[in-house]
This record gives sequence, structure tokens and C-alpha cells, in this order.
Amino acid sequence: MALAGKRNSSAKLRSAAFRRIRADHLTELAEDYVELIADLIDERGEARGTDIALRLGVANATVVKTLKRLQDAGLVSQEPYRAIFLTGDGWKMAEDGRRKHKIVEGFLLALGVGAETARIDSEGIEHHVSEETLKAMARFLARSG
Amino acid sequence: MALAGKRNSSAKLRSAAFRRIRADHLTELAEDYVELIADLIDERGEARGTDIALRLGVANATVVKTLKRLQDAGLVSQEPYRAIFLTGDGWKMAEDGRRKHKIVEGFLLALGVGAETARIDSEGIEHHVSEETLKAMARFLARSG
DNA sequence: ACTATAGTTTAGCCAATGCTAAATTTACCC
DNA sequence: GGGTAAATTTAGCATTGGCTAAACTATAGT
Ligand SMILES: [Mn+2]
Ligand SMILES: [Mn+2]
Ligand SMILES: [Mn+2]
Ligand SMILES: [Mn+2]
Repeated sequence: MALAGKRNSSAKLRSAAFRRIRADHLTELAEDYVELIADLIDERGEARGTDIALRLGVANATVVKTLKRLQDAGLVSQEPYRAIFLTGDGWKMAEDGRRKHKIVEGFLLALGVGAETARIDSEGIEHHVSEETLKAMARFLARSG
Repeated sequence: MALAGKRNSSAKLRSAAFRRIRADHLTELAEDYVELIADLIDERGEARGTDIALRLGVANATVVKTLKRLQDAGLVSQEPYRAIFLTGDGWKMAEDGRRKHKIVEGFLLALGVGAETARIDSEGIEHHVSEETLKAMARFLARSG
């Protein structure tokens, strides 16, 4: 095989990682939204746009626009001026998000990271860990706790 | 303090994590670009747009546009139709990226994750770990290897 | 019932990041 | 040196996810 050919397949291999990251970023916001909505529903019976905006630290209008996309994606449902509900798919995604989130945050704590840092870092890391890495984290967690 | 007040400060605390993530996402692409450019320069003497596009898995035109932004940000420099260079700031960011990347990837390997998964997951995780978490990972790494 | 306030939506803007197709430039080969 | 092939840039488009300001709705208090 020529040098150019080797270069090509090596590059294709490497690019897989970046493709995965770009894909992760597309679902990341949706995951955080549905998880947050699930939390609000469990904590206080309903999820309102204002509360979502406040917890995410974005403007109300941003939440409205994002919820519209999530509705199109079949994750949430709502009537104008009413509270927000999760669809079946929405709940499924929220539960999976909670599962991952719990493992990653618990793992960081077990690793010796402070509570505040574990909370903040896990919010970002959770979207970029594969099932294999999650399994390794859970194993470590089980052994150390 | 009233209930609304408590809700408010709790929400403000939580929103810090999401603010950090949004900030991370703004620098994430820049970090990957400069690190990749540094690798290309070290590996083969120069970094060309085509190679960047190939390794990232995006179109050439996308690379051109992004490089323009990185140039405005003072991270890279280039003349039309010529190879791409890193500025002092660009090299600094690339070195820091390599440092973090190495720790995260090495850590995942030490945790028992397979080489391929460690490579892929670390490409995303590296942008969302604080210095405190990096330190904890380095500690684990030192102890286990 | 009216009205003030709080919550929500709409309108219109912007930046970042991706794409394809067409034009341009460079580099290499004869 | 001239002609091609590859690299590069430009043009034009779309989506995501942010913002502010203005308009609208629902609700709670009087
Ligand atoms: Mn989460
Ligand atoms: Mn998150
Ligand atoms: Mn990310
Ligand atoms: Mn990366």
C-alpha cells in the first residue's frame, strides 16, 4: 500500500472519535432538558419554562425555542401557556440520563474529587462516556464503596 | 427566607454547571484544531487544510471557515493556499490540550477500558474535566502504573 | 369582576458549525 | 513552459442555540 493510502485509513480511524463527539453534542442538550424536566416533575409536580430557564441559566425565549425542537423530536409535549410533560421516549431518555449521571458523579466522588467539582464536571462528562467506560466506572465504584 | 428565595439560590447554584459546559463548548473545537495542527506539524513538518479535514471527518470548506475564526482569535496564522502555522498562544493551547488529553486517555486505560474506547472517549471528556479532576486522575494513574 | 403581576410566547437578531457546488490557485509532469 | 490534477477558497445555504424587546395570557388579590 502506498503512503497516501496508509495516511488515508489512519485518518479515517481517527476521525471516528470526532464524529462521535459531534453526534454526542447533538443529543447533549436534549438529554439535559429531559432530565431536568423529570427532576422538576418529581420534585414539585410540574415543570414550568421559567424554572428550566433559571436552572439552566439561559433566557426564557431560549427555552421556548428549544422545547419546540424537543416536541418535534417527540420527547416532550405541551400546550401553550401550560406546564411541560415528557412523552414515553422523553421519560426513557431522562431515566437513562439519570443512570449515567449518577454513575459518573458517584465515580468522581469515589476518585477523591470534591462534591462541588464532581457535580459540575459530571454534568459535562456524562454525555461523552461510552457504555464500556460507564461499566469500568461502575466497577470501580462498587469496589471502593 | 421565603420558599421562592430558596428556590432561586438553589437554581443559581445548579446553573453554574450548565454555564461551565456552554463555556467549554466554545473552546472545545479550538482546542481540537490546534492540537491536531501541532500533531501534523510534528509528524510531517506542516499542516495542510486537507489533512485536518480528513482527520476531523468534515468538509474542506468547514476547515477553511473555522481556521478563519481561529486566526481572528490569534491562535493560528496562514497565507492563502499555504500551510497552517500556530501562533505562540496556539502552541500554548495545543500543549495544554496534549497534557490533558494524555492524562485522560491514560487514566481510562488504567481504569481497564479498551484502547479504542479510551481513545474515542478521551477525545470528548478532555474538554470537560477541571484541574481538580485531572489531578485526581493523575494520582490514580501514578498509583496504578 | 378588574387589575396588576408573573409567566409565556413571538419577532427579530446574531454567532458557530456544518454542508455542496463552483471558482480559483498551486504544483507536478511531460 | 503548458496543461492537468489536486488543493484551496468562495458563495450560498441550513440548523442549533443563544440573546433582547415587545406582545400576549393566566392567575391571584382586592
Ligand atoms: Mn445529566
Ligand atoms: Mn449534562
Ligand atoms: Mn462536549
Ligand atoms: Mn477533543
